[in-house]
Amino acid sequence: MRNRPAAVSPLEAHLGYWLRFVSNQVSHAFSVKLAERGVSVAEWVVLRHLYECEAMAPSALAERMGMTRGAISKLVDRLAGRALVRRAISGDDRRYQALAITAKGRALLPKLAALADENDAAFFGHLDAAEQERIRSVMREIVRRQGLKSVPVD
Amino acid sequence: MRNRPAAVSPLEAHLGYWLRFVSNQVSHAFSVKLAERGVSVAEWVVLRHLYECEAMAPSALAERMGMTRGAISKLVDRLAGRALVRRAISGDDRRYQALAITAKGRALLPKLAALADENDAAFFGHLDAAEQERIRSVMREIVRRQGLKSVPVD
DNA sequence: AAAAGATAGTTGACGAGGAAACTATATTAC
DNA sequence: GTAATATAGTTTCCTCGTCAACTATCTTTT
Repeated sequence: MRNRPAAVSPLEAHLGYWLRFVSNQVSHAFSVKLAERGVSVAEWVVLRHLYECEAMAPSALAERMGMTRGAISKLVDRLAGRALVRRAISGDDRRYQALAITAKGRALLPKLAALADENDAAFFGHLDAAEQERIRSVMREIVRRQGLKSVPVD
Repeated sequence: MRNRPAAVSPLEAHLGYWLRFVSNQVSHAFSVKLAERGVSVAEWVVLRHLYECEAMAPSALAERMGMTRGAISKLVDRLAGRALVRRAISGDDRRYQALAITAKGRALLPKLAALADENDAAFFGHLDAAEQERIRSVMREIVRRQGLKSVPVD
C-alpha cells in the first residue's frame, strides 16, 4: 500500500468532468444559435430573468446568475445600448437601479426562447420525461446543498 | 391560440441551464482548490491526459478536451514554462509534436488528483453509486450522440 | 450632526479561450 | 519534379468575465 504508485482515478470517473464537458458543448451550440440574433448566452439569461419580473436590481441578477456585479454592469451596458433593457433609478434609495426589459426586448424574447427549447431538445430530447426530471432534481439538490443563491424563489 | 402571449418556457425547465450552472460552480470550486498548487482546471486536464500516455499530439489533446489548437498551444506554453510538460518533435513527420509529462509533472499529479476527488465528492458525494453512474452514462451517451470526439477510446 | 462603515454600481487591468490568418512541413496532381 | 493542396502548430486580435479599486449613496455610531 506504500510502495505502489498512488492510485489516480481517471478523469472520466469525475462527474464534474462530464458536466463541464457536456455543459460546454451545450452552451457553445446554444451560443451559435443565439448569434443569429446577435445575443450571447449571458444576455439571454438576463433577458429571460427580466421578462418575468417588473424590475430587478443588478446585484440580485448577479446572485441569480452566479456572476459578479462587474460582469452584470457590462452586460447591462450592452443590452441597454441595444435598447433591450432599461435602467431606472429607484426613488427611495438612489444607489439601487431597477432593471427592466424594454418592449423591444420583450418582443425579441420568444424567438430566443424558441432557440433555447430547440437547443435543449437537441441535446436532451432523447431522454424521457422522468429521466430529465431526475437530472433536474439532482442539480437542484446540489444547488440547494451548496447554498448557492441562484435558485429561483419558486 | 393566436392572441395569447407566446408561452415561454422557464429557464429552469432547460437541462442546459442547470448543467451550466452546476458545472460552473463545480469548476470554480475546483479552480480555487487547484490555485493552491498554482494550476488551472484546463492545466489539470492536460496533465491528467498526459499522465497516462507515452506522448500525445497537441491536436489530439485539443479534440479530447473540446478546445481549439490555439488554446492548447498557449496552455502547453505555460506548462512547459513551469517544466510540467515537455515538447518534442517527432522524428518522421516534423509537423507533429509529442507532448509528454515531465517527472516534475508526474510527481505533482497525485496531489492534484486528490483535490479532484475531494472536489467531486463535495458536490456529488451525497449521491449513491447507482445515481452517479446513471448521470455519468447519460452524459457519455450525449457525447456519443453528438459525435464529440472527446470520449476516451475505452 | 459628523465620522465611520456598509452597500450599489462602475471602471480598468488582467487572463483565458475562440476565430482566423500565418508559418512550416508533408502530400498529391500533373 | 514542381505546383497545388492539406495538415500541425503558432500568433494576433477580439470578447467576456474576474478581481480589486473607486465613486456615490445610505446607515450607524457617538
